[in-house]
This record gives sequence, C-alpha cells and structure tokens, in this order.
Amino acid sequence: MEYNFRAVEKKWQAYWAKNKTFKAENNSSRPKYYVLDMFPYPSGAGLHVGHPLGYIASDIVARYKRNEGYNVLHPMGFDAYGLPAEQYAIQTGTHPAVTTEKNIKRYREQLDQIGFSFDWEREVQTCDPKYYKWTQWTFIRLFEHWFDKTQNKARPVSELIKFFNEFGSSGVSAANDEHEPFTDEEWKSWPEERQQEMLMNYRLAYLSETMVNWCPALGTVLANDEVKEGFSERGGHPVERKKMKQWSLRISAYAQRLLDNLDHLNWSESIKEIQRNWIGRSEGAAVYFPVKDHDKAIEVFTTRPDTLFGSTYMVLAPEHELVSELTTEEQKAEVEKYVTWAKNRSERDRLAEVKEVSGVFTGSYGINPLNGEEMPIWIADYVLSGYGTGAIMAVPAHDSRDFAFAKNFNLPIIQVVKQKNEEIISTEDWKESYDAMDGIMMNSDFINGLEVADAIQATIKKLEEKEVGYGTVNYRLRDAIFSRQRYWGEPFPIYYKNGVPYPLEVEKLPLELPDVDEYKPTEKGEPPLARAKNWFTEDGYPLETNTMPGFAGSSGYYYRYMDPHNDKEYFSKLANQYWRDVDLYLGGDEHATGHLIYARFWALFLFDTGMTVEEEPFKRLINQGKIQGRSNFVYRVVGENKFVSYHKRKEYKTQRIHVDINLVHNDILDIDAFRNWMPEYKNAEFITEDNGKYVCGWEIEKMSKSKYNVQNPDDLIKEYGADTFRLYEMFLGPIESHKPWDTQGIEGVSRFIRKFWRLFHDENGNFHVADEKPNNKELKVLHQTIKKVKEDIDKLSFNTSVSQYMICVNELTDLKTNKKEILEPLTILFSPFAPHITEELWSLLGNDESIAFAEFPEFKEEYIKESSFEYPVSFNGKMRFKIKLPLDMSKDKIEKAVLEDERSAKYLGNQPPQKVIVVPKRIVNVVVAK
RNA sequence: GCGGAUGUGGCGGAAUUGGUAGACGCGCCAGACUUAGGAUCUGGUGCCUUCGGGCGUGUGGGUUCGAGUCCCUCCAUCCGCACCA
Repeated sequence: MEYNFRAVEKKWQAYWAKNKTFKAENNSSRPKYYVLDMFPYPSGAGLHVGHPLGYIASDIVARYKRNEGYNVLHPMGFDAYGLPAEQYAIQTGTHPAVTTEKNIKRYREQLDQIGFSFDWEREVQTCDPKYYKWTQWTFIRLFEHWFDKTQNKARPVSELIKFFNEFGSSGVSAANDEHEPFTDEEWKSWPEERQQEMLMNYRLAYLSETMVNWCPALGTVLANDEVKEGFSERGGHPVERKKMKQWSLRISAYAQRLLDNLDHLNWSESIKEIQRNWIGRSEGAAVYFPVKDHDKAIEVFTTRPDTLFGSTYMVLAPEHELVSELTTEEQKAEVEKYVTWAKNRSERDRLAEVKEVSGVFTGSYGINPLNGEEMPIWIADYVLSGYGTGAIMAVPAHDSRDFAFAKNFNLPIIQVVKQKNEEIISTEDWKESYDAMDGIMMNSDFINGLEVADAIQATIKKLEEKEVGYGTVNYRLRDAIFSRQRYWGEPFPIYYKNGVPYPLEVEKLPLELPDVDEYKPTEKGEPPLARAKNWFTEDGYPLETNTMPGFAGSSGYYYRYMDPHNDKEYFSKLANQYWRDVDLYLGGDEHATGHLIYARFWALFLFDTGMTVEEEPFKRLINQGKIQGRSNFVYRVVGENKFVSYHKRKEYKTQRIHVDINLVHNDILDIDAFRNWMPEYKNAEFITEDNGKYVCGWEIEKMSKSKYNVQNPDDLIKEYGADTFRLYEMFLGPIESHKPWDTQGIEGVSRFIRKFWRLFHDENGNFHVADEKPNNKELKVLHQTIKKVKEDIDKLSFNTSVSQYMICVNELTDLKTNKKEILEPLTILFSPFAPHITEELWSLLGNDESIAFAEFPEFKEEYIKESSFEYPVSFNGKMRFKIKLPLDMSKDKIEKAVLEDERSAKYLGNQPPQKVIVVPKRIVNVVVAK
C-alpha cells in the first residue's frame, strides 16, 4: 500500500487539535524555550509559498526542543489592524472587522493544513478589545512617564511634578522638547492647563505640533519607516511634509540604549547595521551663532567643530522657524518665493535633483562665536529640517555640498585642514572640496598645528568655556509619530478637557472602537472616528478621534502570549519571570527599521517600569529570505498567432510572453492547456523542438499575479502533502538566503518520503518491522544522522538536515533494514520536519502517546568510530589515488606504506620525494621535484 | 557616494580548524518494467581530452606541502541608507 498522505495528515491534525497536544503550560519545572514567528497581517490574498518558510523553520525548532525536553512556547496570532481592510471598507462599506475575520479564518485553514505545532489557545488578534486593552494601557503608561537622562530610564511623571514643585525646571536632565526654563514658584503659580502643556514636553507619549509625513491619498500621516523615497510604503502614494498636531512616542530618548544593546544581540550583522544606520549616532558639538542686529541665535550641530574657522556662511532649511524673522525687507520677496517653491516641490523631485544647487540669501548675518566674523545666512533645501537643528555652518573647503553651493553663489572658501607636507594651492583654483577626515589645522587661530581629532576636542573645550556651545551627540532617529487619521486601529484612551488631553482611567479600558456610518474622513477633514455617535466620555468630554498606527499592536504582542487570558494585567509578573524573552524570533528583514525598533523600545520601557525581567525582547533573530518567482515564457512570432519553442526562437522575430506556470511542467508547455488558457490562443500554432515538445524559457522574478508565477501552497499540499511541502521548503536552501521557487525539485522530496515509508513496509505494503539487533553499518548511519541533524537544527541549517535524512534512508534501503531499533529512533529524529508521517509510523510501532514528546535519540560516538581511514594520496597537491590504512598507524608507517604502494612509483619517477606531509585522518601529500 | 551581503556544474545547493571540490536533490542520458509515461526501479552525469592526462569554486596576484576557505587587487549581482552637517 502506497503512503496515503491525505488520510494520515488529516488524522493527525485532528488528533493534535482534539488533544491540545501543543498547549504550553506556564507552570513547569522544565526549562523554557520561546520560539516566535512575526505574526502575519491577514491579507485577502491568503498565504503564498513565501509565508510558511519561516513558520516551518520555527516549527521544526519548536518540535525539536519539545523532543529535547523543553517546555516550548510557540504561539501564533494576527496583526489584524491594517490599511487594506480599511481601503476595502471605504470602497464597499463592509466593516473592516468582517473582512479581517474572514481573512483570518482563511489564514487559519491554510496554516492548519501545514501541520504547525502552534498553541492556538494563546492566539492574539490585535483588533480584539481584550488584546488592545493592553495596547491602550501601555499608551497611558507611556503618557505618564518621562525619560530621566541621569538614570537613563523612564520615570513616572508624578516624580517630575514633585521635582518641579521643589526646584522648577533647572537641574532636571530629561529627554524633552525645548522650553523656557522656569522656577518652582512659577510652576506653582501656573494654572492646570499651563502645567499640563509644560508636562507634554516631557511625556514619552506626547501631543505636539510637528512636521509629519502626510499622505493625501491615504488621508493620514505616516511614520518615517512607512515612507520610502517620498512614497507611502503601502500603496505607493506621494507623501508630503506638513505641520500637524500629532501624538508621538519619544523613542529618541532611547536611541543610545537601542544602539548599545545591539552589540549583545544574536541577530544578523546586516540587520544590526541597518538599525545602527537608522539610529544614526554622530558625535559633535552644538554651536550657537548670534545673529547680527538681532537677539536671536542660531543653533547648529556639527561633527566638525574644528573647522569652525573655515566656516564662511550659514544655511537654514526652508522650514526653519527663524526664516521669516531673519529675512530682511529687501530679501523678503525672494525668500518667500524660494520657500514656497521648496515646499511645493515633492519629496520625489527633491531627491531627483540632488545635484541641483539652489538657495537664497536672507539678508542677515550670523556671527562666528570664536572669531566674530560675519557670515551671510542663506536658505537652501540641501539642509534638511529633520536632521540636527535644521541649520548648518557651511565649511565649503571641506564639505562637497557646501563647496558646490559656495562655488555657485560665489561665497568665500577657506582651507583649514592640510596634510603634513602639502603644498598649499589657493582655494579659488580648487575643482572640488577636500573632505579631510584627518590632517593638521591651519588658518585656525588657537588650534593651528593640531591634528583634527585633537582640534575637535580643543574647540569643544573652548566653546564650553565661552558658553557658546557644547559637545553633544546627535541621532538620526526621530520620535515615532503615533497618530493615524484612520478608522481601523486602536482608539486612543484620551479625552480632552478645555483642549488639554487626559488619559482615561484604567478601569475604563478597553475603549472600544465605535461604529461609524462611513470609513472616510468627515467633510471638515476630521478622522473617521469623528463620525461616531457619542464619542464622548461619560462626563461629556470629547474623545480623541485619531487612532493608533499599525505598529502599536505589534510592539508588545510577544509579551501577551506569555499570559494571554489575563484580564487583570497585560501579563503576570510570574509568567514573565518564567518565559522571560523570545529565544528565537523569525521574520522578514523588511521589519528592520520599523517593528524591530518599536518593539525594542516598547520592551525597554516595560523593563524600566519594572514589568519585565529582560531588557531586550528578542535574543536571537533570523530573517528568512524571500521566495522569488520562477516565470515561464513562450515566444510568439511577431504579428502571428504562432509560438516558437525556446531553442528555435532565434530563427524568428519573436516576442516573449509570460505564461502561467501551471500550464508548464519542467519547462515543457502543455499545449492543449495553453490553447484553453485564453480565447486568443485557441487556434495558436506551435513550432516545437524536434522531439515534438514545446520548451519554455524561464527567469527568476518577483512573485506576482501579472507574471503568472505565483505559487499557492494549497495546491502543492493537495498534490504532495504537508510533510513533503515542509521538507521541500527547507530543502530549497539556507533559510536566510533569497531563493527562487521552483516546483521541479519537489518530486524528489516526495519520492524520498515514500522511500522512508517503504522502510517500514514489505513489498505488499504491509507494516513490517523486525525486532532483530542492528548491525554496525545500520547503527553507524543512524548515529551519523543523529549527530548531523542535531548540529544542523542548532545552526538552523535545515537544508543540510534534509540531505542527511535522504542519505540515511538511501543507505538503510540499500541495507534492506527494517529493524525497530534503527527505525524507531529515526522516526523521532525525523518528526520535527515531517510530523504527520512520523506520528503515523510512531503509532504503528506501538506507541500510544504523540511523538511530539518522545525523547530525542542520543548520539553515541562509539557507533560512528572507524578503525581505518581511506587516505587520499596527493602528489604536489593533486589527488592521485586512495589507500586504506588503520587509524592508529604512526605517521612514519603511513608515509612508508604510501611510498611503497606500487601506484606511487609512477608519480615519483626515479627520485626520492622531497617531502611527505601526513595529516592523520585527513590526507597524505607527497612533494616531488618537477 | 557610504554601509552590508553574495559570487561553486544545466539548476537549487554541500564542503569542520586551510586537507578527496561538486554531498543531497532537480534536470539530462542510457537501461529495465510497461499498451502508454509527466509512474516506478537501476546505472551514468563538472569541463576538455590524443584516454597518458589537463583544466576547474567571479578576475588577477600572494601566503602555503596543500586555498572554495586566509591576505591583497579588481569585477559583477543583490540589499540597506543616502544632500545626515
């Protein structure tokens, strides 16, 4: 009887569900192992073959760890808030909850087919009030905390208020927005509203007027990581900069800790590097430049304070707050024209015209605080409002952008750094700037002759002495904008009293998402929640109408899995003390700057407030590679309904057309199916290869509907079964590399599964396993496999484990093994990869319990020990023949045996060897003169 | 431009501290069984060859008895960031 995967897989999936086989217990004396997948957004398209790749890998680890005796937490849930369901709602009026629920159901069915060992009792859905209650709760906690730079951690706002009452604002070292300092007396004299307004400068979740990424097409603002090259990541709509009042999270306060902790994480170097770049730490100095005939000063951030004497002009970003104030009457018209032009230029245009130099003079002058020189203040969009202070001191001699600008507008260029024996050429003759990272200072007063590094330190010291600047660190990482003008998201647990925001009492949570008549913004441009009836507190105060962004729900879901049914707390302290952190986290690298930063921030905050025992949430991170599509092509003769096979296409003038991969097997086109594919091909003619077959061309491309190369896992599972599907996805290649999906190879894996099944059955298909003692050969291959598989799973090198299983089964087939003492351990060994067939065989072997908790076989060195080794013998590095010698043979004897071998004579000629290298258990290399 | 990664048969990919390059699978070739083969099984399969052997891990060089692996040079591809002061 052939292996009937359909019946077997269904049977065991039902068994696992019924027996709750994979339910994880919080009370356990066993060591814990937490293996997590990034939970999916349930899109309408369902799972494609790329999704399960990571899930299969994590499932193998989860199952392996159970066999190893760990208490495994392996949950799954859904990142259920998101734009597609809402866009669909706007178009059709269908409530996003309905769409989402439908999609989740479909995802669940697809996942269940693959035989994952998820503990579904712990499922979380971000749109479930029982879950988002804790998202809202965390938001309130963030609102009620500020960041103390001295202690380098979050502290309650109540402590800050106490401090203000006693000392005013001086002496508080906080991550905060700038404000005028105040005394304790002033603080106490202020009315409630004024105090609240001040506290807003400190809160970790705060409301402020900020420059945001506004996406008109989506009708909402977006966080920085949701914008790619001036377009929204979802949908690809243009994004513009706009000033709006928005909620933000003060993630920048954690920049240094987010950076430092990276060093201790077992993540891929590339992801860590992406995060380092995103955080973008740079050391330098803040310098204040007084403005001539003004009481204002311009603050500038520079990494090169040593070049202060080479700074000849200043530049403000067009959005800089002092622009209008510093513009003189004569320049007003021109400046306004420029600012308007710069503002209306889309982000896209700006990026495309990087090389274009543009700018305008304000008419004002800044004063160099160290030498009193006057520096014209310009406005130019090569200075970004979003980085540093939005203003720079320009050093054209040593910065290429400043140089180009200075050349264009005829501004002076002063060289201040030179190499040791450099011949000085007038800067007027320079063709490009000299971007000197090191060298010796010149034209620079008190730092002349110093090395750059020393000059930087000396300058900072001087700036601090004169109180015109200070050494500081700047980060590229901006606070995360947390408001969305959308319907399908978590409502903010915030209401407004006299325009001042207050958090709801915790007992009032969750604040449930209200129903609305339409999912669009109101006529007045308010968010959809403004349409809700009675969107007020019990006392009649209006509730916040923004909702939270997609990353709100995904920032802390991994904690909720630890204790998902707790309705008193986010999660209990005890649960957290047991599960601690995620041991292995799998997901795509597209979350490098979004989710993985926000989640780490969320975790740091919870840690600071004593909620958790581990500072970092994800100990080890693996990014599974993307699965690319493999497209097939047919070649149509131009102007005719005639198609030429691949190898003859050059004889005609042809046009390459994508053909549905389902009509092609091993690059051979099913001509009849092709004719029926589209009416226009009904009467198509074919010029085939000489063997009568039509061969298609192929190419690796992105998987997409329009390329007809999308592989749906359901079809494959129907045809080959889940075990084969799992095995094949793992067999494709290393988990982290991107790889093309090519179904051709799945046949081989399917053959292997059947071959494995046959080991347990006789020619007539009857289950037949013998109780005989195994021989050395059988034990050897078993133990080699135990060793290899264990090592490979630890390394997450799943493709090579599959190879080893194949080698093992091939060998056991050759040995005609059907002995229980070999096959039973092999079954356990194989169960993490192919759980269904192994459960079936395990039960046929007479076991009553699931194989999920069977003890993983122990590797015994003695079975793979060899007494002899077949030495490859090389002459001058080229392998010539092999010789089998005992392993305990001495080097001298090996050398002798090799040289005396009759085959050696040919390579030695008549001369004695110059040298013989013998590496025991490796190789023999004989060096002979040429 | 900066940063990161990767280059091995027709294809996906193996290869411990430097030690038999191409495991395993696909594909292909031949054979067996078959009414049939897009089923199954067996054998072969890096390239060239005058059948002695020669050449082979992106390029060129180096270290070494020995290099896919280490060092230097260049090239290509992919990814990330990008007027970051």
